[in-house]
Amino acid sequence: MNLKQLSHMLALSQTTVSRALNGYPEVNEETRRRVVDAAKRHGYRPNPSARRLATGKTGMIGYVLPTGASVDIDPHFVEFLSGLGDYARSHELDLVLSPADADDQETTYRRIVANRQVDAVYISSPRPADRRVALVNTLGIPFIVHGRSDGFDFDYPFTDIDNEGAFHEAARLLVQLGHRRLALINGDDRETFAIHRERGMRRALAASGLTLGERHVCSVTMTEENGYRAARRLLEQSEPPTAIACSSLIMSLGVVRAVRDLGLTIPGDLSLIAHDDVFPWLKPENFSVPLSTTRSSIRLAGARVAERLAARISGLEEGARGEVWPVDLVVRGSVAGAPV
Amino acid sequence: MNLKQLSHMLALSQTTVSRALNGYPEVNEETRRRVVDAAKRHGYRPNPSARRLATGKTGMIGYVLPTGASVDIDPHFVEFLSGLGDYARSHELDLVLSPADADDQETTYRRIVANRQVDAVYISSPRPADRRVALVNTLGIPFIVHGRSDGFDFDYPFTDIDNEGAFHEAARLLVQLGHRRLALINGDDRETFAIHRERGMRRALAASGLTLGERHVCSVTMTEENGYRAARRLLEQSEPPTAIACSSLIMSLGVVRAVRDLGLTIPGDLSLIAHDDVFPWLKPENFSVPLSTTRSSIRLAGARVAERLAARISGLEEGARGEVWPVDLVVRGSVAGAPV
DNA sequence: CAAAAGGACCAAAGCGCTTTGGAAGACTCT
DNA sequence: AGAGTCTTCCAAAGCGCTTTGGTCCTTTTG
Repeated sequence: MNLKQLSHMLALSQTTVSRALNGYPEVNEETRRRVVDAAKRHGYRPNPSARRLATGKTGMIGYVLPTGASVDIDPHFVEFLSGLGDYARSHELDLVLSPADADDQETTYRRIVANRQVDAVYISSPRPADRRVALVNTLGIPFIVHGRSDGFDFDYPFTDIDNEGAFHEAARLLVQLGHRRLALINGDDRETFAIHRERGMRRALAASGLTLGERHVCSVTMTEENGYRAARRLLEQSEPPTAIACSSLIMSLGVVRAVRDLGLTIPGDLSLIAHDDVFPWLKPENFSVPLSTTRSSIRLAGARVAERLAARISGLEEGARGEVWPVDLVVRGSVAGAPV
Repeated sequence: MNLKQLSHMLALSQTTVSRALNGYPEVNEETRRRVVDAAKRHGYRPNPSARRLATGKTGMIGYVLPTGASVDIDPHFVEFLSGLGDYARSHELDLVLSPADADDQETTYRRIVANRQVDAVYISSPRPADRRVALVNTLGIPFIVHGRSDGFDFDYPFTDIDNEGAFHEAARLLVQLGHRRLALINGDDRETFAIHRERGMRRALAASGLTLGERHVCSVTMTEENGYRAARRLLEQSEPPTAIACSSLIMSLGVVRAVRDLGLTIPGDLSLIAHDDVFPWLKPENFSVPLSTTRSSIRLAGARVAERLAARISGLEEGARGEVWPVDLVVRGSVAGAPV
């Protein structure tokens, strides 16, 4: 059942039927009713390929997926996707993942824009002055950045959490509890979120005249193993930290293991706070010692990004507004006063 | 730069240019060279929307993504996606995720097929007599099932691992080590993989005249917390198991925690074997007691599924061949002889 | 009451490709 | 030399929609 057939059986032109269905004003309300009714009854759905050729609209949002044998997709991605998908579903949007060589994503961005394959894209895990952001900005396709990319001379729309504030608060609490030697096990410090977290922590320490020594900062990809290694490195120093802030729940699994291996205890010897993106399959309250966290649901962020993308596609949202969500600091058993 | 312009500047018809580019035989090799050359020089890329309207081919593979507030996407998904994406990239295929109400995926499948939105689809986490498999089979779109769906009177193409064999071997080893009370912490037993694993284990036990008591089987969604709960339930029984097979690394985190909470040790009091889908961010060899596993890279499976989908799209693969991959049994410190 | 304005509809021209059904010329064969 | 056969190319017809630029008729306005 296509437009031609439908209009034929209604004894109307394709023009009128098309307009009736798409809500144009120049069609009699009575006629529109007839058309809409008939369309529903016969299960008519406009062919997206045809519509897309005619209008350029695809009803899809895009994401360039870095791939490669040595490239690992962050497990946070599924949670983000859950939120994004949940919203997208309610708006009949599909998501197209365009795999790209991790070292040459530009080609892929250019392709999907030139080919009009999607109506909008989002960018995740941005770095300062991220080239992807600059690129999509000049290419002129609607986009939202999940996270932030500092250091541009233009504004762009983003949705981010207050990473700096979160780690500022976490560090402030630890200092108030008497800790003087804090350490940070961070994610890849080429990414903005990691930079912001470190900055927040330093700011809190500075406020009390403390500093974050170079030997007290680690920057690694967020695996359990790296958490373990980082923790061992930190704790086996001559002046080990008495408190650690950690950028991910997965890494903190490794931290806990290291602490145990060294015969230390949490929170007796070490206080620990980690950032929690809220996974359904790993919860900080279920750690052997319930883990204190800075918490922000990445799933909600996914839904929000989808919502904003949809709004930008339909022209409801414009401009370069960035939004920063606050982060909860949830205190559980893994923090205590500094050991004497 | 579109076909019209290109053919104009070559003083050829659109027909000839199109055919030259698409490798049709009825064009002079010299002419083809000229055309291909000019196309490359001017960066001509056929408009996919137009091509798609004309041919029905989309260059995309589809996946219906179950979503909803209470639906969690399995973290295995990213790893599968890594493999799929890596292969898809090399063949210029994109992946479109169509979010669907988890309770009504049929509508979405029908839509993407009716609209010709993708050239092929894959199905994951199938259950016995899975309706999705029956549906796509009748809809006639090329597909591959990742996993298996038993109980149909027709054949279909799938790529699966030997779950039954894996857990058979694992249980057999445990029995040989003297264990007599084994337990299984399984995934959702409505899914085929879980059924196969249980079957494998039962078969191994039966071979030695043993059985898997009802109180020694758990079937839960694979979270750390559920692993913990299941383990506690098992180990606090009057006749606790001396060995546990566990369907996921994430659950086994919970098992290890439970064992510790109960003051028991691995492998002294309990031997543990888990299935490992090979995550980059959580490795069995790094468990406090290195974990024995049945191992199969889900990333490789993703790549294989993509490869087969591509082959089916291009007509290179036909028929309903199912393939079953063997699973490695990797023995590490978490297994030992049964306690006396 | 003629002229202007508005309402409701339509024919046809895109969108940019692929594919059908020739056609023209060169070659082979009897 | 005329009939067939390749080879190589082309004009034009789709694919199924949206949108432009009318037309025709009814209503309002000066």
